[in-house]
Amino acid sequence: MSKKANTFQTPIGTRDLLPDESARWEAVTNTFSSIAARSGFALVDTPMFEDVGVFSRIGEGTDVVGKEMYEFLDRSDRPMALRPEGTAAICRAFVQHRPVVPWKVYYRGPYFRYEAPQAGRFRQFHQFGIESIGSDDPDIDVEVIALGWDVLKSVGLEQVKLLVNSMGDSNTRKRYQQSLSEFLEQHLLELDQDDRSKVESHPLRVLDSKRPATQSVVAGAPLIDEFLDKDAEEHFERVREGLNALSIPFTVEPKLVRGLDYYTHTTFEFQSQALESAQNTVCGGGRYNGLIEELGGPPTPGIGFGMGIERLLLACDSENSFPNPSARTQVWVVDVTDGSSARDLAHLLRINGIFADRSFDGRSMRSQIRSADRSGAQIALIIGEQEIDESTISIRMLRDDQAEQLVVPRDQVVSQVRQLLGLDS
RNA sequence: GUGAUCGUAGCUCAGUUGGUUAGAGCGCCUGUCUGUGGCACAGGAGGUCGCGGGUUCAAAUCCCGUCGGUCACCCCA
Repeated sequence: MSKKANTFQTPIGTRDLLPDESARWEAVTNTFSSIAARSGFALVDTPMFEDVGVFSRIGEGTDVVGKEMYEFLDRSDRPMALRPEGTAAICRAFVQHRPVVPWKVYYRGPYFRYEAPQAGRFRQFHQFGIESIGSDDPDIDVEVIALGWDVLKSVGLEQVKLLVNSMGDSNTRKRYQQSLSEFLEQHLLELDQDDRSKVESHPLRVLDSKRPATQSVVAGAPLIDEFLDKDAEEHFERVREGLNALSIPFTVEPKLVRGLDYYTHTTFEFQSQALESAQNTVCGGGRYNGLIEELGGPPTPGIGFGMGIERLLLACDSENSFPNPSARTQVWVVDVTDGSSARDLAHLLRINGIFADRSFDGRSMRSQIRSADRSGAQIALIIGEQEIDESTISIRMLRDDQAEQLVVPRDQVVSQVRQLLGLDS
Protein backbone atom coordinates (compact mmCIF):
# COMPACT_ATOMS: atom_id res chain seq x y z
CA MET A 1 0.00 0.00 0.00
CA SER A 2 1.78 3.11 -1.14
CA LYS A 3 0.99 5.72 1.44
CA LYS A 4 2.15 9.17 0.60
CA ALA A 5 2.18 11.91 3.14
CA ASN A 6 -1.10 13.27 1.92
CA THR A 7 -3.10 10.06 1.68
CA PHE A 8 -5.37 8.67 4.34
CA GLN A 9 -6.73 5.33 5.34
CA THR A 10 -9.48 4.11 7.62
CA PRO A 11 -8.71 4.58 11.33
CA ILE A 12 -7.47 1.59 13.34
CA GLY A 13 -10.10 -1.04 13.78
CA THR A 14 -12.46 0.36 11.16
CA ARG A 15 -13.00 -0.67 7.58
CA ASP A 16 -14.73 0.25 4.39
CA LEU A 17 -17.61 -1.91 3.30
CA LEU A 18 -17.06 -2.28 -0.43
CA PRO A 19 -19.33 -3.57 -3.21
CA ASP A 20 -17.85 -7.05 -3.13
CA GLU A 21 -19.20 -7.52 0.38
CA SER A 22 -21.96 -5.00 0.75
CA ALA A 23 -24.68 -7.03 -0.94
CA ARG A 24 -24.13 -9.73 1.65
CA TRP A 25 -24.45 -7.21 4.47
CA GLU A 26 -27.69 -5.94 3.09
CA ALA A 27 -28.92 -9.49 2.85
CA VAL A 28 -28.12 -10.36 6.50
CA THR A 29 -29.65 -7.11 7.61
CA ASN A 30 -32.83 -7.89 5.72
CA THR A 31 -32.91 -11.42 7.06
CA PHE A 32 -32.65 -10.12 10.59
CA SER A 33 -35.24 -7.38 10.14
CA SER A 34 -37.84 -9.67 8.69
CA ILE A 35 -37.35 -12.29 11.37
CA ALA A 36 -37.69 -9.66 14.08
CA ALA A 37 -40.76 -8.20 12.43
CA ARG A 38 -42.30 -11.64 12.17
CA SER A 39 -42.21 -11.89 15.98
CA GLY A 40 -43.74 -8.48 16.50
CA PHE A 41 -40.58 -6.45 16.99
CA ALA A 42 -40.36 -3.00 15.37
CA LEU A 43 -37.33 -0.96 14.41
CA VAL A 44 -35.94 1.72 16.73
CA ASP A 45 -33.03 3.92 15.72
CA THR A 46 -31.29 5.84 18.46
CA PRO A 47 -28.49 8.39 18.05
CA MET A 48 -24.96 7.20 17.59
CA PHE A 49 -23.85 9.37 20.50
CA GLU A 50 -25.53 10.23 23.76
CA ASP A 51 -24.89 11.74 27.14
CA VAL A 52 -22.17 9.65 28.78
CA GLY A 53 -24.50 9.01 31.69
CA VAL A 54 -26.70 6.80 29.57
CA PHE A 55 -23.88 4.34 29.10
CA SER A 56 -22.15 4.61 32.44
CA ARG A 57 -25.23 2.93 33.92
CA ILE A 58 -24.27 -0.34 32.30
CA GLY A 59 -21.50 -0.67 34.86
CA GLU A 60 -18.93 1.86 36.00
CA GLY A 61 -16.47 -0.87 36.74
CA THR A 62 -16.76 -2.64 33.41
CA ASP A 63 -14.10 -2.32 30.76
CA VAL A 64 -16.71 -1.33 28.20
CA VAL A 65 -17.45 1.83 30.16
CA GLY A 66 -14.23 2.33 32.08
CA LYS A 67 -11.61 2.03 29.39
CA GLU A 68 -13.13 1.40 25.99
CA MET A 69 -15.64 4.19 25.53
CA TYR A 70 -15.14 6.94 22.98
CA GLU A 71 -15.88 9.94 25.18
CA PHE A 72 -15.72 13.57 24.17
CA LEU A 73 -17.03 17.00 25.01
CA ASP A 74 -19.16 18.61 22.36
CA ARG A 75 -18.67 22.25 21.44
CA SER A 76 -20.76 23.30 24.41
CA ASP A 77 -18.80 21.07 26.76
CA ARG A 78 -21.52 18.49 27.19
CA PRO A 79 -20.04 15.11 28.04
CA MET A 80 -20.90 12.71 25.22
CA ALA A 81 -19.97 9.20 24.20
CA LEU A 82 -20.17 7.16 21.05
CA ARG A 83 -22.51 4.31 21.89
CA PRO A 84 -20.60 1.17 22.95
CA GLU A 85 -23.65 -1.10 22.94
CA GLY A 86 -27.35 -1.05 22.23
CA THR A 87 -29.33 -1.87 25.33
CA ALA A 88 -28.71 1.23 27.42
CA ALA A 89 -29.85 3.59 24.66
CA ILE A 90 -33.01 1.60 24.04
CA CYS A 91 -33.79 1.76 27.76
CA ARG A 92 -33.15 5.51 27.74
CA ALA A 93 -35.60 5.80 24.84
CA PHE A 94 -38.12 3.77 26.79
CA VAL A 95 -37.86 6.08 29.77
CA GLN A 96 -38.05 9.14 27.55
CA HIS A 97 -41.12 8.08 25.55
CA ARG A 98 -42.94 5.73 27.90
CA PRO A 99 -44.47 3.45 25.28
CA VAL A 100 -47.05 0.82 26.18
CA VAL A 101 -45.59 -2.47 27.33
CA PRO A 102 -44.42 -4.92 26.33
CA TRP A 103 -42.29 -2.75 24.08
CA LYS A 104 -40.76 -5.07 21.53
CA VAL A 105 -38.12 -3.39 19.39
CA TYR A 106 -35.10 -4.22 17.29
CA TYR A 107 -32.10 -2.15 16.24
CA ARG A 108 -29.10 -2.43 13.99
CA GLY A 109 -26.14 -0.21 13.32
CA PRO A 110 -22.57 0.68 14.23
CA TYR A 111 -21.18 0.59 17.77
CA PHE A 112 -17.84 1.84 19.02
CA ARG A 113 -15.29 0.54 21.46
CA TYR A 114 -11.71 1.73 21.79
CA GLU A 115 -9.93 -1.62 21.81
CA ALA A 116 -7.02 -3.25 20.04
CA PRO A 117 -8.52 -4.94 16.99
CA GLN A 118 -8.34 -8.69 16.63
CA ALA A 119 -10.17 -11.48 14.83
CA GLY A 120 -13.86 -10.68 15.21
CA ARG A 121 -13.19 -7.43 17.04
CA PHE A 122 -13.21 -3.91 15.68
CA ARG A 123 -13.37 -0.37 16.98
CA GLN A 124 -16.40 0.27 14.88
CA PHE A 125 -18.44 -2.89 14.75
CA HIS A 126 -22.02 -3.62 13.83
CA GLN A 127 -24.79 -5.22 15.77
CA PHE A 128 -28.33 -6.34 15.44
CA GLY A 129 -30.29 -6.58 18.60
CA ILE A 130 -33.72 -6.86 20.07
CA GLU A 131 -35.16 -5.74 23.37
CA SER A 132 -38.44 -6.66 24.97
CA ILE A 133 -39.28 -4.29 27.77
CA GLY A 134 -42.01 -4.39 30.36
CA SER A 135 -42.70 -8.01 31.08
CA ASP A 136 -41.31 -10.46 33.55
CA ASP A 137 -42.89 -13.44 31.87
CA PRO A 138 -40.26 -16.16 31.36
CA ASP A 139 -41.93 -17.02 28.08
CA ILE A 140 -40.57 -13.73 26.72
CA ASP A 141 -37.10 -14.95 27.59
CA VAL A 142 -37.86 -17.98 25.49
CA GLU A 143 -39.22 -15.85 22.64
CA VAL A 144 -36.08 -13.71 22.62
CA ILE A 145 -33.72 -16.67 22.65
CA ALA A 146 -35.78 -18.41 19.97
CA LEU A 147 -35.52 -15.35 17.76
CA GLY A 148 -31.74 -15.38 18.04
CA TRP A 149 -31.74 -19.07 17.23
CA ASP A 150 -33.96 -18.44 14.22
CA VAL A 151 -31.58 -15.81 12.84
CA LEU A 152 -28.57 -18.10 13.20
CA LYS A 153 -30.43 -20.93 11.50
CA SER A 154 -31.62 -18.64 8.73
CA VAL A 155 -28.11 -17.69 7.74
CA GLY A 156 -27.28 -21.36 7.59
CA LEU A 157 -25.23 -21.83 10.76
CA GLU A 158 -25.22 -25.37 12.14
CA GLN A 159 -22.30 -25.41 14.54
CA VAL A 160 -23.72 -23.12 17.17
CA LYS A 161 -23.90 -23.78 20.87
CA LEU A 162 -26.41 -22.09 23.16
CA LEU A 163 -25.34 -21.53 26.76
CA VAL A 164 -27.85 -20.35 29.34
CA ASN A 165 -27.62 -19.44 32.98
CA SER A 166 -29.57 -17.61 35.62
CA MET A 167 -28.04 -14.93 37.81
CA GLY A 168 -31.14 -14.44 39.96
CA ASP A 169 -31.95 -10.93 41.13
CA SER A 170 -29.48 -8.35 42.37
CA ASN A 171 -29.57 -9.79 45.89
CA THR A 172 -28.72 -13.23 44.60
CA ARG A 173 -25.89 -11.76 42.67
CA LYS A 174 -24.60 -9.91 45.70
CA ARG A 175 -24.75 -12.96 47.96
CA TYR A 176 -23.13 -15.16 45.37
CA GLN A 177 -20.41 -12.66 44.69
CA GLN A 178 -19.70 -12.52 48.41
CA SER A 179 -19.44 -16.27 48.76
CA LEU A 180 -17.37 -16.58 45.60
CA SER A 181 -14.93 -13.94 46.82
CA GLU A 182 -14.47 -15.76 50.08
CA PHE A 183 -13.81 -18.98 48.26
CA LEU A 184 -11.35 -17.40 45.85
CA GLU A 185 -9.50 -15.63 48.62
CA GLN A 186 -8.92 -18.92 50.35
CA HIS A 187 -7.35 -20.24 47.16
CA LEU A 188 -5.68 -17.02 46.11
CA LEU A 189 -2.21 -18.48 45.76
CA GLU A 190 -3.43 -21.37 43.63
CA LEU A 191 -4.88 -18.97 41.08
CA ASP A 192 -2.90 -17.88 38.09
CA GLN A 193 -1.00 -14.76 39.04
CA ASP A 194 -2.71 -12.65 36.39
CA ASP A 195 -6.13 -13.49 37.80
CA ARG A 196 -5.48 -12.66 41.44
CA SER A 197 -6.22 -8.99 41.19
CA LYS A 198 -9.67 -9.72 39.79
CA VAL A 199 -10.74 -11.47 42.99
CA GLU A 200 -11.03 -8.07 44.60
CA SER A 201 -12.47 -6.11 41.69
CA HIS A 202 -14.53 -8.61 39.66
CA PRO A 203 -14.78 -12.01 41.31
CA LEU A 204 -17.33 -13.16 38.70
CA ARG A 205 -14.82 -12.66 35.93
CA VAL A 206 -12.47 -15.14 37.48
CA LEU A 207 -14.99 -17.81 36.57
CA ASP A 208 -14.43 -17.62 32.83
CA SER A 209 -10.67 -17.19 32.98
CA LYS A 210 -8.88 -19.25 30.35
CA ARG A 211 -5.82 -19.93 32.46
CA PRO A 212 -5.46 -23.59 33.50
CA ALA A 213 -4.37 -22.90 37.09
CA THR A 214 -7.40 -20.71 37.62
CA GLN A 215 -9.71 -23.12 35.92
CA SER A 216 -8.83 -25.96 38.23
CA VAL A 217 -9.53 -23.78 41.27
CA VAL A 218 -12.79 -22.57 39.78
CA ALA A 219 -13.91 -26.15 39.20
CA GLY A 220 -14.47 -26.42 42.92
CA ALA A 221 -16.03 -22.99 43.39
CA PRO A 222 -19.60 -22.49 44.58
CA LEU A 223 -22.08 -22.14 41.73
CA ILE A 224 -24.75 -19.52 41.40
CA ASP A 225 -27.62 -21.98 41.11
CA GLU A 226 -27.23 -22.81 44.80
CA PHE A 227 -28.07 -19.21 45.59
CA LEU A 228 -31.20 -18.76 43.50
CA ASP A 229 -34.36 -18.16 45.50
CA LYS A 230 -37.64 -19.87 44.78
CA ASP A 231 -38.92 -17.29 42.28
CA ALA A 232 -35.69 -17.18 40.35
CA GLU A 233 -35.53 -20.96 40.27
CA GLU A 234 -39.10 -21.17 38.95
CA HIS A 235 -38.43 -18.51 36.34
CA PHE A 236 -35.37 -20.35 35.10
CA GLU A 237 -37.21 -23.65 35.15
CA ARG A 238 -39.92 -22.23 32.91
CA VAL A 239 -37.30 -20.88 30.50
CA ARG A 240 -35.62 -24.26 30.17
CA GLU A 241 -38.99 -25.90 29.73
CA GLY A 242 -39.81 -23.45 26.94
CA LEU A 243 -36.55 -24.03 25.11
CA ASN A 244 -37.17 -27.76 25.27
CA ALA A 245 -40.72 -27.29 24.00
CA LEU A 246 -39.38 -25.36 21.00
CA SER A 247 -36.66 -27.97 20.42
CA ILE A 248 -33.87 -25.50 20.88
CA PRO A 249 -30.85 -27.35 22.22
CA PHE A 250 -28.99 -25.64 25.07
CA THR A 251 -26.49 -26.21 27.81
CA VAL A 252 -26.86 -24.77 31.28
CA GLU A 253 -23.55 -23.12 32.10
CA PRO A 254 -23.51 -21.88 35.71
CA LYS A 255 -20.18 -20.17 35.09
CA LEU A 256 -21.53 -18.04 32.26
CA VAL A 257 -21.04 -14.48 33.49
CA ARG A 258 -21.66 -11.76 31.02
CA GLY A 259 -19.52 -8.65 31.04
CA LEU A 260 -22.13 -6.03 31.64
CA ASP A 261 -23.27 -5.40 35.20
CA TYR A 262 -26.94 -5.03 34.48
CA TYR A 263 -27.84 -8.66 33.89
CA THR A 264 -30.29 -10.45 36.17
CA HIS A 265 -31.99 -13.84 35.89
CA THR A 266 -31.64 -15.32 32.42
CA THR A 267 -28.37 -14.79 30.60
CA PHE A 268 -27.39 -16.56 27.41
CA GLU A 269 -24.80 -16.72 24.72
CA PHE A 270 -24.61 -18.32 21.29
CA GLN A 271 -21.10 -19.48 20.43
CA SER A 272 -19.91 -20.60 17.04
CA GLN A 273 -18.02 -23.87 17.23
CA ALA A 274 -16.76 -23.34 13.71
CA LEU A 275 -14.83 -20.23 14.66
CA GLU A 276 -11.19 -20.89 15.52
CA SER A 277 -10.64 -17.43 16.87
CA ALA A 278 -10.80 -16.34 20.48
CA GLN A 279 -13.95 -14.31 19.90
CA ASN A 280 -16.53 -16.96 19.14
CA THR A 281 -19.55 -15.42 20.82
CA VAL A 282 -21.83 -14.49 17.99
CA CYS A 283 -24.77 -13.40 20.09
CA GLY A 284 -25.15 -12.58 23.77
CA GLY A 285 -27.88 -11.26 25.96
CA GLY A 286 -30.00 -11.56 29.02
CA ARG A 287 -32.47 -10.03 31.37
CA TYR A 288 -31.87 -6.63 32.95
CA ASN A 289 -34.55 -6.03 35.53
CA GLY A 290 -32.88 -3.07 37.20
CA LEU A 291 -31.59 -1.05 34.28
CA ILE A 292 -34.66 1.02 33.46
CA GLU A 293 -34.83 2.15 37.06
CA GLU A 294 -31.14 3.05 36.97
CA LEU A 295 -31.96 5.32 34.07
CA GLY A 296 -34.65 7.14 36.02
CA GLY A 297 -37.66 5.15 34.90
CA PRO A 298 -40.16 3.12 36.90
CA PRO A 299 -39.07 -0.37 37.95
CA THR A 300 -39.45 -2.24 34.66
CA PRO A 301 -38.12 -5.60 33.59
CA GLY A 302 -36.53 -6.17 30.21
CA ILE A 303 -34.61 -8.69 28.17
CA GLY A 304 -32.73 -8.64 24.90
CA PHE A 305 -29.65 -9.66 22.97
CA GLY A 306 -26.98 -8.21 20.75
CA MET A 307 -25.58 -10.01 17.74
CA GLY A 308 -22.29 -9.00 16.11
CA ILE A 309 -22.62 -8.85 12.34
CA GLU A 310 -18.89 -9.18 11.66
CA ARG A 311 -18.70 -12.29 13.82
CA LEU A 312 -21.89 -13.69 12.39
CA LEU A 313 -20.47 -13.38 8.88
CA LEU A 314 -17.13 -14.79 10.02
CA ALA A 315 -18.96 -17.81 11.35
CA CYS A 316 -20.84 -18.09 8.06
CA ASP A 317 -17.51 -18.02 6.23
CA SER A 318 -16.13 -20.87 8.26
CA GLU A 319 -19.29 -22.91 7.71
CA ASN A 320 -19.46 -21.91 4.07
CA SER A 321 -22.96 -20.60 4.47
CA PHE A 322 -24.79 -17.46 3.43
CA PRO A 323 -22.79 -16.68 0.29
CA ASN A 324 -22.57 -13.24 -1.23
CA PRO A 325 -25.66 -12.73 -3.39
CA SER A 326 -24.91 -12.62 -7.09
CA ALA A 327 -24.93 -9.42 -9.10
CA ARG A 328 -28.29 -7.98 -9.96
CA THR A 329 -27.67 -6.46 -13.38
CA GLN A 330 -30.07 -8.06 -15.85
CA VAL A 331 -29.45 -6.18 -19.06
CA TRP A 332 -26.38 -4.52 -20.55
CA VAL A 333 -26.86 -1.98 -23.30
CA VAL A 334 -24.09 -2.11 -25.91
CA ASP A 335 -23.96 0.93 -28.14
CA VAL A 336 -21.17 1.25 -30.70
CA THR A 337 -22.54 4.39 -32.31
CA ASP A 338 -22.44 7.67 -30.42
CA GLY A 339 -23.81 6.42 -27.10
CA SER A 340 -27.17 8.14 -27.39
CA SER A 341 -29.00 4.84 -27.64
CA ALA A 342 -27.24 3.46 -24.58
CA ARG A 343 -28.20 6.59 -22.69
CA ASP A 344 -31.84 6.47 -23.73
CA LEU A 345 -32.41 2.73 -23.62
CA ALA A 346 -30.74 2.21 -20.25
CA HIS A 347 -33.02 4.86 -18.81
CA LEU A 348 -36.09 3.40 -20.47
CA LEU A 349 -35.35 -0.07 -19.11
CA ARG A 350 -34.67 1.28 -15.64
CA ILE A 351 -37.93 3.16 -15.33
CA ASN A 352 -39.63 -0.03 -16.42
CA GLY A 353 -38.20 -1.89 -13.45
CA ILE A 354 -35.29 -3.60 -15.13
CA PHE A 355 -31.76 -3.63 -13.67
CA ALA A 356 -29.85 -2.17 -16.58
CA ASP A 357 -26.33 -0.90 -17.07
CA ARG A 358 -24.04 0.11 -19.91
CA SER A 359 -20.48 1.02 -20.82
CA PHE A 360 -19.16 4.54 -21.19
CA ASP A 361 -16.34 6.25 -23.04
CA GLY A 362 -17.14 4.80 -26.45
CA ARG A 363 -15.46 1.46 -26.00
CA SER A 364 -15.25 -1.18 -28.70
CA MET A 365 -18.04 -3.69 -29.09
CA ARG A 366 -15.75 -6.42 -27.89
CA SER A 367 -14.97 -4.52 -24.75
CA GLN A 368 -18.61 -3.64 -24.13
CA ILE A 369 -19.76 -7.23 -24.46
CA ARG A 370 -16.99 -8.31 -22.16
CA SER A 371 -18.30 -5.88 -19.57
CA ALA A 372 -21.79 -7.23 -20.15
CA ASP A 373 -20.52 -10.74 -19.50
CA ARG A 374 -18.71 -9.76 -16.33
CA SER A 375 -21.71 -7.90 -14.97
CA GLY A 376 -23.63 -11.14 -14.82
CA ALA A 377 -26.38 -9.75 -17.06
CA GLN A 378 -28.63 -12.22 -18.85
CA ILE A 379 -29.10 -10.06 -21.89
CA ALA A 380 -27.02 -7.73 -24.03
CA LEU A 381 -28.89 -5.24 -26.20
CA ILE A 382 -26.76 -4.33 -29.19
CA ILE A 383 -27.03 -1.12 -31.17
CA GLY A 384 -24.79 -0.44 -34.16
CA GLU A 385 -25.17 1.46 -37.41
CA GLN A 386 -27.39 -1.23 -38.84
CA GLU A 387 -29.83 -1.17 -35.91
CA ILE A 388 -29.95 2.63 -36.04
CA ASP A 389 -30.80 2.57 -39.75
CA GLU A 390 -33.52 -0.04 -39.28
CA SER A 391 -34.79 1.19 -35.90
CA THR A 392 -34.18 -2.21 -34.40
CA ILE A 393 -32.27 -3.71 -31.49
CA SER A 394 -30.27 -6.92 -31.52
CA ILE A 395 -30.84 -9.03 -28.46
CA ARG A 396 -28.16 -11.45 -27.39
CA MET A 397 -28.78 -13.99 -24.64
CA LEU A 398 -25.51 -14.18 -22.77
CA ARG A 399 -26.20 -17.25 -20.67
CA ASP A 400 -27.60 -19.51 -23.35
CA ASP A 401 -25.23 -20.60 -26.10
CA GLN A 402 -28.05 -22.24 -28.04
CA ALA A 403 -30.19 -19.15 -28.29
CA GLU A 404 -30.26 -17.29 -31.58
CA GLN A 405 -29.56 -13.60 -31.51
CA LEU A 406 -32.86 -11.78 -32.06
CA VAL A 407 -33.60 -8.59 -33.89
CA VAL A 408 -36.67 -6.71 -32.67
CA PRO A 409 -38.22 -3.35 -33.52
CA ARG A 410 -36.86 -0.72 -31.21
CA ASP A 411 -40.25 0.24 -29.82
CA GLN A 412 -40.79 -3.29 -28.59
CA VAL A 413 -37.57 -3.68 -26.61
CA VAL A 414 -39.06 -3.25 -23.17
CA SER A 415 -41.80 -5.81 -23.60
CA GLN A 416 -39.39 -8.23 -25.30
CA VAL A 417 -36.84 -7.90 -22.55
CA ARG A 418 -39.39 -8.28 -19.81
CA GLN A 419 -40.64 -11.41 -21.46
CA LEU A 420 -37.18 -12.89 -21.92
CA LEU A 421 -36.41 -12.23 -18.28
CA GLY A 422 -39.63 -13.92 -17.27
CA LEU A 423 -41.01 -10.79 -15.63
CA ASP A 424 -44.32 -10.99 -17.47
CA SER A 425 -46.04 -14.30 -17.65
C1' G B 1 -2.82 -1.18 27.63
C1' U B 2 0.77 -5.78 27.05
C1' G B 3 3.06 -9.46 23.82
C1' A B 4 4.10 -12.02 19.14
C1' U B 5 4.34 -11.54 13.97
C1' C B 6 4.15 -9.20 9.28
C1' G B 7 4.46 -4.65 5.81
C1' U B 8 7.53 -5.30 -2.26
C1' A B 9 2.29 -3.35 -8.28
C1' G B 10 -5.33 -3.15 -7.31
C1' C B 11 -4.86 -8.63 -5.15
C1' U B 12 -1.62 -13.11 -3.80
C1' C B 13 3.38 -13.36 -3.47
C1' A B 14 9.10 -14.19 -5.54
C1' G B 15 13.36 -11.33 -4.76
C1' U B 16 19.57 -15.98 -3.19
C1' U B 17 25.41 -14.26 1.50
C1' G B 18 23.39 -5.87 0.65
C1' G B 19 25.70 -4.75 -5.94
C1' U B 20 23.63 -2.54 -12.86
C1' U B 21 17.02 0.35 -15.54
C1' A B 22 12.67 -4.26 -8.86
C1' G B 23 9.91 -9.57 -10.95
C1' A B 24 5.70 -13.45 -11.52
C1' G B 25 0.59 -14.99 -11.39
C1' C B 26 -4.31 -13.00 -11.10
C1' G B 27 -6.99 -8.56 -12.22
C1' C B 28 -7.28 -4.16 -15.55
C1' C B 29 -6.60 -1.92 -20.72
C1' U B 30 -5.46 -2.82 -26.05
C1' G B 31 -4.81 -6.07 -30.14
C1' U B 32 -5.16 -10.94 -33.04
C1' C B 33 -11.40 -10.70 -34.09
C1' U B 34 -13.11 -5.98 -40.98
C1' G B 35 -20.08 -5.24 -35.64
C1' U B 36 -20.12 -9.85 -30.63
C1' G B 37 -18.34 -12.11 -24.08
C1' G B 38 -16.51 -16.60 -21.68
C1' C B 39 -10.77 -19.81 -24.31
C1' A B 40 -5.84 -18.91 -26.28
C1' C B 41 -1.82 -15.87 -27.70
C1' A B 42 0.72 -11.00 -27.94
C1' G B 43 1.45 -6.21 -26.09
C1' G B 44 0.51 -2.27 -22.41
C1' A B 45 -0.57 0.62 -18.02
C1' G B 46 0.53 0.31 -12.85
C1' G B 47 5.65 0.33 -7.64
C1' U B 48 10.03 6.72 -4.65
C1' C B 49 9.89 -2.04 -1.95
C1' G B 50 4.67 1.50 4.61
C1' C B 51 7.24 6.07 6.44
C1' G B 52 11.69 8.51 8.80
C1' G B 53 16.60 8.17 10.21
C1' G B 54 21.30 5.41 10.47
C1' U B 55 25.46 1.94 8.76
C1' U B 56 27.87 1.39 3.76
C1' C B 57 31.30 3.08 -2.16
C1' A B 58 26.30 0.67 -2.59
C1' A B 59 20.07 -1.10 1.15
C1' A B 60 13.74 -3.90 -0.81
C1' U B 61 17.82 -6.72 1.65
C1' C B 62 21.51 -4.82 7.94
C1' C B 63 20.34 -1.44 12.58
C1' C B 64 16.99 2.04 15.25
C1' G B 65 12.48 4.53 15.45
C1' U B 66 7.59 5.22 13.79
C1' C B 67 2.94 4.13 11.48
C1' G B 68 -0.22 0.29 9.82
C1' G B 69 -2.03 -4.99 9.21
C1' U B 70 -2.69 -9.79 11.57
C1' C B 71 -3.03 -12.86 15.95
C1' A B 72 -3.11 -13.56 21.28
C1' C B 73 -3.72 -11.68 26.43
C1' C B 74 -7.44 -8.57 28.62
C1' C B 75 -12.42 -7.73 27.60
C1' C B 76 -16.54 -8.56 24.64
C1' A B 77 -20.55 -8.62 19.74
